[in-house]
Amino acid sequence: MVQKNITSDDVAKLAKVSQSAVSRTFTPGASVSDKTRSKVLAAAKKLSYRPNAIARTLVTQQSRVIGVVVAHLDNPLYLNVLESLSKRLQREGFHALLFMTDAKDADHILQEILQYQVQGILMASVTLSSGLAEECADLGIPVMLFNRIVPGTHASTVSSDNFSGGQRIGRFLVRGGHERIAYIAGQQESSTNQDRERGFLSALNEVKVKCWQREVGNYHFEEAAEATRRLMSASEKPDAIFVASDAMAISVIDTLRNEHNMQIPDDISVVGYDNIPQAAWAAYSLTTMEQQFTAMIRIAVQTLLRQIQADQVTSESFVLPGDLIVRGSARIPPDLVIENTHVISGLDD
Amino acid sequence: MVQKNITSDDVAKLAKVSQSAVSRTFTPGASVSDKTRSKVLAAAKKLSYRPNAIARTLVTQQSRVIGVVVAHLDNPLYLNVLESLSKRLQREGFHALLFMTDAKDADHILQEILQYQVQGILMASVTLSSGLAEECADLGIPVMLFNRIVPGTHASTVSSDNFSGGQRIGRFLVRGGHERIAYIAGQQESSTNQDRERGFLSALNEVKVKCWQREVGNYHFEEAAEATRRLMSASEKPDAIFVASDAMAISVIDTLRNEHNMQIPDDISVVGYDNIPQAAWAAYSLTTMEQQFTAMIRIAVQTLLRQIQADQVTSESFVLPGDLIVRGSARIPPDLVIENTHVISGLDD
DNA sequence: AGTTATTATGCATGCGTTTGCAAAACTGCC
DNA sequence: GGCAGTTTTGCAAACGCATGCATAATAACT
Repeated sequence: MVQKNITSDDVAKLAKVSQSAVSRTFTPGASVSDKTRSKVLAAAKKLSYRPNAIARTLVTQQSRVIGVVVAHLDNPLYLNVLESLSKRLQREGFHALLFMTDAKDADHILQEILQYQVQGILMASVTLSSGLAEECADLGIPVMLFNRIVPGTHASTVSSDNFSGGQRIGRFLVRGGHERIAYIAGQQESSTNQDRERGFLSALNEVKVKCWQREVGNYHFEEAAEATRRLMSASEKPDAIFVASDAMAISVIDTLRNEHNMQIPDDISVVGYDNIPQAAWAAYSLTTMEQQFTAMIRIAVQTLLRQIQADQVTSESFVLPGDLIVRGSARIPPDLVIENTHVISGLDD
Repeated sequence: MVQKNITSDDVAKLAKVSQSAVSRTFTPGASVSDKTRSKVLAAAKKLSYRPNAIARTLVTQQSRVIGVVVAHLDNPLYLNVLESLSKRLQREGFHALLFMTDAKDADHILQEILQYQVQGILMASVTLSSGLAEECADLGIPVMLFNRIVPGTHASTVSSDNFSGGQRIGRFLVRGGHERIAYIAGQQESSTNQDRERGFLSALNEVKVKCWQREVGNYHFEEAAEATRRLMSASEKPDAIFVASDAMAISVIDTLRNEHNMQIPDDISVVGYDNIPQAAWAAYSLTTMEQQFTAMIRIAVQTLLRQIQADQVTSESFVLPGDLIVRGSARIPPDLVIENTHVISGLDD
């Protein structure tokens, strides 16, 4: 019933050439005459032969596979990240072996990945132990951390400038004349949250303002709603909320409107982070900090492939700026336009 | 600089046993004495040895890899699909090799996939030529089409009951007392759109009503907004719109509110399809048909693995019903509660 | 035609495993 | 201690391909 795998030997036999000739026809840049090449191609077509990438990997030591580890708690944009990543890799003849995880047990998963002889690893919103990072480096396998910064690791990183982002949002709210600015945090341990928060607080500190209140939403829709309720149960309510992600910010807006009957931005300003597509939806019109995910992916892939090509892994770090996207969910400072700020901007590809 | 790959031979030498002994230690169910096993494990640990899955695949002919092809035009839920898929596969010791594509050139991509000796293929929102489907069947590689139905193919399929879904929405709108019901289509060629539309029209036909107007949005946010504008430029405007996906429906609602100053559902009802998380957001509160994606993934994975295990590929088809999720974006018929309908329901995992 | 330079071909080895087979090492029992 | 039965072990042959090396075929020039 199931046909035997057809190998280069079968093709060779049919084309009346050696197995090496078949191999060479399918190896770009190898030395084959046009005559034998066409004989081989004809035979291959007749048998619908496909080179076995596994066997090839075994001898060339080049799997052309990149291990990708994603922790989905974070961000709907990761579908775009995966898409962009996968397409870029394909364009260069590489492929993505996908692993999803939620916990920080990335180390365990990495063991599995390494068995597949991947030539590089990209981890999105996941951290790995420095021990394993070092081991990968020893194996000559470059590791790229996407959107996470781990100090003192052997791995490379690419991330947004979350500190500046938080800072700009802080200044934006201060200039907007807000006096009681609250913060709803994402995952506390994540470097993204920590950097955004530090930047935000530093901006408030510039004018000697303290953060009015602080709650934690863990980058989670429902927890953000609860955090909002806690904020609004105080006797004196905030007049602005900086929310560490757009997804949470939308939940915050819903809660403010429906449970506390607030007008946005008249009664209270809300600012998010990420610039997910939904932030542009008219019902929310969310002011937010953009993250240049497509650029980040481009850099991540380029860096990985360059290190693979050069056969030497080094630790490189990239921090990309983003634009402040000013929409309607927060009061706009009268003196805007000073910074290079995009007012209403779409997503590029 | 870069250390040589350590092989089972290295471990064998260090443990003073044969290479086969090492192999057997890492092969569950093989015959090894406790004594040698522990010697091997100790040596393996010291060298931080990891079996080479590529070499293993070559001899066992079991890559434990599933090729996954996704066309992202469709649906933000696909991140959940990927997550659920990847986790389920991991649980069974399989892994996903990911390919993203937008066009219908899936055939080309499949050629690449097949080179990697995948043991199964899952295609989401992508169709493949029946020729290739047959070839895969000949190779003993089961193919699962997710959310696409292709008549007369060798592949298996799992999809929502899009016909019934469209039908129920049609009936819901009719009973709601609407008289001018319009339709905004998704991708015209996709089976999902065709089935939903057929079901919808059949429901209208039950009461001898014709579809008031029809536009095409191609499952695309911006195109849906334009389709809405065209609908609203008519002299007599619809009093209800069935939109073939939630993402489009949200765009429709935005456009109706902001550009045509309409109240929803007082002036016009809007119904979507999919039940994406955003449909529950209070600003939209979208009435929609749920798709049981997690159940669909469960079935898809089970079916693939079962066929792989049994080493025989057959064509199986699954059609899953969904619930009508009644929220606030459409007028609710007075005589509801008759069908087994969930009023406001969350997403399960 | 003869000689050299170039290109094409085939042979044979190795990549790191698994696994059938036969020999070796144990085990239990008289 | 000897013998049959069982378990463990090592040997060696695949798996399907790439590739260095030696040889054969062709091309380029006298």
